[in-house]
Amino acid sequence: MTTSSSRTPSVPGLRATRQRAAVAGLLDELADFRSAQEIHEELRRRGEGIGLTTVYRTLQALADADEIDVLRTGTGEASYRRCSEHHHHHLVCRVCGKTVEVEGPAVEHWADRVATLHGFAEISHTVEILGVCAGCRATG
Amino acid sequence: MTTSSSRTPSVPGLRATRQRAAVAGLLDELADFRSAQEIHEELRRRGEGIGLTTVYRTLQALADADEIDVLRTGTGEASYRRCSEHHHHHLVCRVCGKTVEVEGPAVEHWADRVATLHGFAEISHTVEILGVCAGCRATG
DNA sequence: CCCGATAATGGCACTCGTTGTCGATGCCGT
DNA sequence: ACGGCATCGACAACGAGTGCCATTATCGGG
Repeated sequence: MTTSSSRTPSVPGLRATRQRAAVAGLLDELADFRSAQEIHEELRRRGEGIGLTTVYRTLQALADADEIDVLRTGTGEASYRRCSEHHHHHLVCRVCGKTVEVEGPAVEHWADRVATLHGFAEISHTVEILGVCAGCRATG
Repeated sequence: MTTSSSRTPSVPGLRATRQRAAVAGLLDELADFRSAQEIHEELRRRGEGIGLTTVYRTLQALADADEIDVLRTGTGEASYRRCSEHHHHHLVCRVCGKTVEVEGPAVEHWADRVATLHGFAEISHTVEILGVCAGCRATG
């Protein structure tokens, strides 16, 4: 286990390319959310020859394959992060952007129950909590 | 009477203009989220002479004054809605787009509790449940 | 009631994130 | 090794949203 390269080869219909490995590898390293442009910039900085378009497409492919999480920042840009095994949601500070991961069986069950009640199946859901963190409240 | 054109007059430093009243009025009518462009389009359709820029600015002003809610759609566009007393979420069919409004004190409390636990204040949250409705499951 | 200061309007150009295009390139099964 | 075809990537296009600024409308004062 050691390194990494790891979690991408499983996707069928996708070819293993240097670029795809680079993006996946970087996401393995970085635990938090990064925008497509930041990822592109970082890869170039490291000497990986990769185009911005490819980064966008790779991220989309990874997101479609449920390998990464996507969320939208306040300005509408997309941010990506390696999906962790256990499903969780985010608590984000609307001032400094600090993000805390939170879990909640309660919500999961609630979502399931509500959806089933209305005859819906194949449920997935999005939950995001926005607030102002202690630090920013003290400062601001 | 009744319809009261408005909940906007109270804001100081802002002039009462026909355009501002039109946007506020339309938001009063529509209970659900609409994009700035949709709002602009609808107003033009009704013969209100109003510019897109003005719609954007008016919506921003209303949001700043906490008169309306803002959220980002999956594509990153902003959607606006009149702040309603009773807060609810959406259950959306990912096949036909059918939407059901759902309420859930459970989630509200959970979000509040989790946020407070992490020292966050001025909480707001977004919850969206996606699934396939009974009709689409039968058909597809 | 009219006038002037000034906030608001709105057309247009522009930014910027993201997506489409399409010829070149590299992966992979045979 | 070969060839088909997915992928790559430079560039152009697209679309939401914003800045600019001359014009217009609102509102307070005379």
